[in-house]
Amino acid sequence: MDDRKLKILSAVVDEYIVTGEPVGSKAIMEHVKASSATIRNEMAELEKQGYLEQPHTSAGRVPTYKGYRLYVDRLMQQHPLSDEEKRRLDAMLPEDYLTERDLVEHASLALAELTRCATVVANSTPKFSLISKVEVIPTGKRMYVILMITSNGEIKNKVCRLEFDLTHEQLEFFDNFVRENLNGVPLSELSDAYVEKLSEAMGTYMMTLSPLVSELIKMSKEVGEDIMVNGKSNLLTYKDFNQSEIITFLDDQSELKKFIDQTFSGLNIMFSPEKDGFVIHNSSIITAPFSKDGRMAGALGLIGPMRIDYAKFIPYLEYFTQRISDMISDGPGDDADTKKKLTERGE
Amino acid sequence: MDDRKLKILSAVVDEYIVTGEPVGSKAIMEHVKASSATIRNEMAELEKQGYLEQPHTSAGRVPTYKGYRLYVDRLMQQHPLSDEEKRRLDAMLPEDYLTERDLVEHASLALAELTRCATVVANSTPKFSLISKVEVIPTGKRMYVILMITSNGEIKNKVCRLEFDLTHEQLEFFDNFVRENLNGVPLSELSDAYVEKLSEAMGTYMMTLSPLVSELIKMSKEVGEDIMVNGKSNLLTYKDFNQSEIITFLDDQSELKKFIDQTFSGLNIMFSPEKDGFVIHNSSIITAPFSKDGRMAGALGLIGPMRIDYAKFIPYLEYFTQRISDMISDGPGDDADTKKKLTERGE
DNA sequence: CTTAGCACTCGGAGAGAATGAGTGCTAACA
DNA sequence: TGTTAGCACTCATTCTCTCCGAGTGCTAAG
Repeated sequence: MDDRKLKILSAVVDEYIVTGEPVGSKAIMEHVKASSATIRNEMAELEKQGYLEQPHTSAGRVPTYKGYRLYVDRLMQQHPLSDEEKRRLDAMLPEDYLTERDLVEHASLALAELTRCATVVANSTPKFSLISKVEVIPTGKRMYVILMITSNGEIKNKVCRLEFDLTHEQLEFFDNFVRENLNGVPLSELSDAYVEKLSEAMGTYMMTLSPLVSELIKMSKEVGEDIMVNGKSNLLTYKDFNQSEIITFLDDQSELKKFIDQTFSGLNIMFSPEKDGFVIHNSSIITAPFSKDGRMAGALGLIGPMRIDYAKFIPYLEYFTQRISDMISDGPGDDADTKKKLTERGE
Repeated sequence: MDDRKLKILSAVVDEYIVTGEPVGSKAIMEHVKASSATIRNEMAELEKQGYLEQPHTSAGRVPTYKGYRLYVDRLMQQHPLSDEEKRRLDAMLPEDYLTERDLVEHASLALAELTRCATVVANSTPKFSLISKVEVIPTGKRMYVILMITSNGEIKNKVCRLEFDLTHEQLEFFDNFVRENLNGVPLSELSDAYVEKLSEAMGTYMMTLSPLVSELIKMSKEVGEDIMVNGKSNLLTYKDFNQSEIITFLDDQSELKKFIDQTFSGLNIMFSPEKDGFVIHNSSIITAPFSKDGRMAGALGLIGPMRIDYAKFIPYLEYFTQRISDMISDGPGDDADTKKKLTERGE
């Protein structure tokens, strides 16, 4: 592939991102030193190769999916953030935060604000944290609340109804049981085998208390699974794609999850048709992971029209994930606590 | 106001609701026994009186806000639900539910599904319930989770950071303090005066523990304040109004709250321009209250284009609020518990 | 290989003209 | 006096036609 051809493709994408109109050969002349005729020839070839397409004969060219792919993978020039820009972005994140959930939500909101797109953020940190407290609290006739707090401050509760009321003794047993067998255990360790062991340890109480345990297991699986979506209304102004299609997509947690899961290896840019099931034409989704103490902890993502300012927005996205990683790693807050718990557990 | 004139107005609204097009005199002939000329004369008068308007000279008539108002207040014939319809609606509600929150959310979802509109639901029951448990749980360096459970099973938690770490003794004092002074107290009773009294009772612990108390008060004020919105995406298919305007409105809890608050006297139908601040043209919001044991407990609402099938949807809405009232009142679950707490408190 | 030149294509904007739904008004009728 | 048939009029919508120009592909010369 010719160097000039690449330059032309790049110029077409850049121009199209700005104007949203098919790009003609004359417009390219400003970017590439060649006559319009030469450019036309090159463009014709790019079209033959599948990087560009014409909406109709007498129109300019528009990048295809393949064109965008090449652009984002090899051509795009991300301009590194200036110090001022970094300061501006920093100012959009909270200096101080109570929970990681707050922090990532703020970042997601800030990114949505900056890009006028929708953003998603998944924080799976709680999954890797420890159970720091489990409590069962009776709230009514056979009604109980199970409360679970993890070492990083995530709190989850679930209401459940049992077949029988629990006696004071049973509750007390469960309390002790939890303290001895679950406190300090990483959520990720709650495998089926582990649960099996737990059941045995419960002895005669198993019959009555196992519903509680199974609810607890369910909860531990749900922790850190939810994905927050922000800035959905930003998408309503774009005409590039079917709005109700994309809003429906963003409302579907499970569908979102599939996409977020794919990003866990680094920056990921996906275009609508590249993956079956994701049928939102002319839209793209960009995700970047963040980590906690070197371990993958979640991902922040950006969803908008395919004609999006990649060169500008990707640095934003990456800067935010970078900052999140810095802030949640090795910080003074939760983390010290986590370490404490870890040593405590090494009995 | 002539009887025939009312019939004509009614027919115009009915027809417009179905077609969405300006209604002409011929179309009305099918509903009212009179010639098109007579109807035209009447319509001209209705227009003069402000009940109808013409988009342009040679078009039919469209109801004005005033016209809709008269229609919903006096003309509309709500067809009472048949037994089958009732069964169908019942099937959309859960037979059994764990929390009131679940129940009302289900109702809201069902209504959104039925009407293809957005729905809102506010459940203020927790406000009138009792504090059944408050707990402070340390989760990290100076980090604490305050947990509050109310007698009807609502759970709320808040993370907060204090200036100092609390000693074991301080925590224990707070625990006892809460058990003695707050358990069993109705949330609504947490007035400023009551808080004053509490502060005094804390004696020397006041300095260190008052941040916890003030957080607790804040939480108690927030309980039952949030409004759930469902079916937003249903609104995307309507062209009658500015979509991003309405979505933005629905995203604004405080704005919503203002509207819900107005409904607390019975069925309420509002059209966009009747209230300043609510600037979504061509939309209407219908709300109906539900109650628990005879006391106002919340409201369910429907938001859609002004051209909405009132005669059909209002019975749905009212049936749901009726059912909710029945289900949450005097039920076997939480309520027995509430009563128990009430007697317990009568020390 | 590059470029200037030219004929060609085709979507979009704009101007009438035709259509037809619906009106207001008038005059006749019950 | 209220109702109705009839008719001229209005005006948004739809279509057809033309024109415009941005942009192309091709060709021939540099």
